[in-house]
Amino acid sequence: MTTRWLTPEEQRAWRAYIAAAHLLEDALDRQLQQDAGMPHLYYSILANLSDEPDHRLRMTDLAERTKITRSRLTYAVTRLEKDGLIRRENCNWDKRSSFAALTDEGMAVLERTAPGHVETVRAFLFDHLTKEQVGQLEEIFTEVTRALEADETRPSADEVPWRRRSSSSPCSGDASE
Amino acid sequence: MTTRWLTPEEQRAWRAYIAAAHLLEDALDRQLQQDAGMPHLYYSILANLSDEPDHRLRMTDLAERTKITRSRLTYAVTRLEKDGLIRRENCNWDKRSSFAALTDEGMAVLERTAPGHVETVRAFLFDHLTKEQVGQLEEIFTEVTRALEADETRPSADEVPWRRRSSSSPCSGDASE
DNA sequence: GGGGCTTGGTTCAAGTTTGAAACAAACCTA
DNA sequence: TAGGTTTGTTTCAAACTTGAACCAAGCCCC
Repeated sequence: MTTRWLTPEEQRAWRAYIAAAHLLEDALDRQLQQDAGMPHLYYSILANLSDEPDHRLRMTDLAERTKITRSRLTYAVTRLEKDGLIRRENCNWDKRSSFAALTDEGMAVLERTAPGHVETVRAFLFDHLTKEQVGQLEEIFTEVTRALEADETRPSADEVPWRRRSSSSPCSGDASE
Repeated sequence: MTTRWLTPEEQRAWRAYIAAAHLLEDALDRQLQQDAGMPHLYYSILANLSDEPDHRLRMTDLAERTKITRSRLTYAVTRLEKDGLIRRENCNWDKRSSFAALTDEGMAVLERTAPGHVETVRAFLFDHLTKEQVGQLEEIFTEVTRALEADETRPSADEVPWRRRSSSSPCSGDASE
């Protein structure tokens, strides 16, 4: 089967995406490192916790939310715990599990730094997009996410079904991830 | 000045983008690590070199193309050199500069692995997009790239103007970055 | 109710990235 | 043309990521 190379249009799109993705992630990391003393991923972890009604999540679920490996998360949580922004808690009904819970200090950091983060996201992304483009962005990447999650070769920690959320909480959605 | 939080639409778009970006980069890394023994970034470096008429580029220019820091590139090139896929060459007219040049072996690796890479990009991205969406993708991220490159806080290695390319070469564009 | 599979989480070593500092060569400019 | 600045690249230590291996605790099922 001969390769279906990218068309010129696809190539342009791909290169533009790759370039922007690198630059954007760098810009976010730089800004958050400055203002919050942590890279974007770590901020996202806090933001995801703040989204929960009780500000806590099992490690596996948190990994699922943030789309990172359990191993990576372990390391990150350890660091954030050292910084006093997160606390680990045991799970009653499953002795294997442990929770990561946002501390008050963690919440405070989030509240203090969320505005700057959102401002950056705006400055580099949304301020340059029309309403339609925002819609396109969502459609495109929601679909891509679906495709990627369906990928069987992906090392996944099968989502836990026994609890569905609805939630929303201070900073949280506001914190923008 | 009060924070302009993201609208619900923007939030959805942002989350979709973040999720897809993580998953996509992971998928590409995994596939290339498998088939080429290197992460996506390293493949991109080779691909960018193969795009040049003479298969070589000054370090700074290569860093500019790939949107990474000089420091990161130094490390990557050192590794690829160890693997025999790249060779460092001196610059005649500027003793400070050094070139990274694709070796025959590097070119061979690229040619061998490009089809699988393109296939992956297709499977997870383009196969799910309409022609219009491909266009939107390019527009959106071209604009975002422009915004990010205009950012003055960015630690940039000012692009060198004294040579403009036109080029295209085997694998190259085909290699898809 | 005891083996065997699965799941949740961590650990370890090797690899990669970061940002600041160091160096050297080129480029002013007085 | 000497001295100061800029530019091209590397180096270093600390931080982070990776993937495989590991350990426990639950689950299954005969």
